[in-house]
Amino acid sequence: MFIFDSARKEKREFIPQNEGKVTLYVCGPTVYDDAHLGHAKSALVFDLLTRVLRAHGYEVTYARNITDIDDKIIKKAREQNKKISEITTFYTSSFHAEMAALGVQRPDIEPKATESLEAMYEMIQKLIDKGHAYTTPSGDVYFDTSSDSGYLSLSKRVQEENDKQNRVESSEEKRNSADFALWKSVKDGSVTFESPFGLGRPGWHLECSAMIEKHLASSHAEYAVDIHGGGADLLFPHHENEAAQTRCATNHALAAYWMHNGFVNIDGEKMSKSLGNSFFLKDALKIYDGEVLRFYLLGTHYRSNFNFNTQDLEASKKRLDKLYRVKKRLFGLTGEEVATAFQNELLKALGDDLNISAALALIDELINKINETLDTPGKHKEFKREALSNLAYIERVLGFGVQNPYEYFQSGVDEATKAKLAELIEKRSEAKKAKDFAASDAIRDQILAYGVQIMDTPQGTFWEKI
RNA sequence: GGUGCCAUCGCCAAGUGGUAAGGCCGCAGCCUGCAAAGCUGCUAUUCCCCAGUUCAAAUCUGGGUGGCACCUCCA
Repeated sequence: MFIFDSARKEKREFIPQNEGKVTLYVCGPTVYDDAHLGHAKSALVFDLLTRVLRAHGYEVTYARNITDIDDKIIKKAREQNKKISEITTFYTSSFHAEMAALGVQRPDIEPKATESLEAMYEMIQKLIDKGHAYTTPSGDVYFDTSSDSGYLSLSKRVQEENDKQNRVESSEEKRNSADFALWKSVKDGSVTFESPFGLGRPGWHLECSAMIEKHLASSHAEYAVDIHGGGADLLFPHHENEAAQTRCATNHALAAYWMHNGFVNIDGEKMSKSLGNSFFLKDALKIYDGEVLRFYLLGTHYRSNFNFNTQDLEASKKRLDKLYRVKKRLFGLTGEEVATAFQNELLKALGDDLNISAALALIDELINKINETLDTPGKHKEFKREALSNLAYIERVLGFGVQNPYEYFQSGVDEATKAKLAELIEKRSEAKKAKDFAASDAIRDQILAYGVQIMDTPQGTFWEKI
């Protein structure tokens, strides 16, 4: 496999530290609000990566954290007069439900900040002991960036230039403007934990480094994890800071490979609350099938910026529809799974830094070949067996085509309408049998009024929601 | 100001030295009572512009132009 390593800015052959095993850590959500399309993109990208790694035969341990200690959470709890835990529980479960709708598999480990405090204390203490962190008079603990010769090696920035544009007020207690909080002392009792460093709460960057040590790292390894991923915006300062903490507190570097996914824009504009154009996943899922969103969001290479718009989504859906139509043609058939050349080619395409476009082109070729073959007379027994295996492989590795094909085309239609449609189709069939085409066409128009199109096949008349 | 990314058919989008994948849309045909679906064929001598390297460049180099991201919590 090949992976583009955003630390080195080049595509590299992927070689895990332990043969056959991969550790993957991805920065997950801060659970203070509904997930938007950007969260979906990131989760989908690393879901795909995990599936592809597993298809390559790797035993993958995938961890994605839940940040449940954060100023934004506290603010929200205050505003809504709720407990912190009510907020975090609510948004954690909605996140899980929405990701499930997209076909995102749950990570193997999902550590929470609130459950990782001991690991964080341990890391802070190590950093203090090694002279990489200092305590201020007001009780905060900061990471001393000047003590880390490798600082900024990940993002390759220039500190003086960062400072020129630094829009954040720098605390006067910090030794260097880039120093970041490991521990924030809190006196108002809002959300405080009792630590060896006093009452307070941990800085945001710390949790990932601590969780990685706790759950994934082996102390003698050169790297704490094989792959560390997240959104492109996290490269700096979040990942830079994580890398610094781990490098200074332990005897290994944080990650052998870094992967960053591109952003999701809406109609050419950055999603942001101030622009009022955040597209929440829960709203998108009211309009579109989760798998359609999965297919659309994964349809563009993970490192590209993604511009979400409904026209492109509709075009993308038509491509997925074709996969489902071919599944309809093979529906009900079963057989032993066999390995095929197609599967090898698909895996090769995806193994090249998740080249989804190449993979989709192969799938389109496959669909075309299946339709072409099924259009010719014959039983095609062996061909069908291979076709079924290939479709099953696509389901497993890409998560495309996982639904019952008939239900896929009829999702969102209520039972009463379905019954009515069945009735109309029956009437139309009778009219057709009587060669009363004026009547059958009139009924078809009635059916069309439901937003449904029909198709006559040798097996009968079927309908699809348009 | 710094760091970095991008520019390929009407639209989406691969391709990073060997002579332009794939999808949507469109056009023609087959099939169909007619449709829909499916199938077949057609649809970029050309990859933002200029110059250079090379037997060979969308792909490399230099210079432009135009987008964009990060440097603040952020996927």
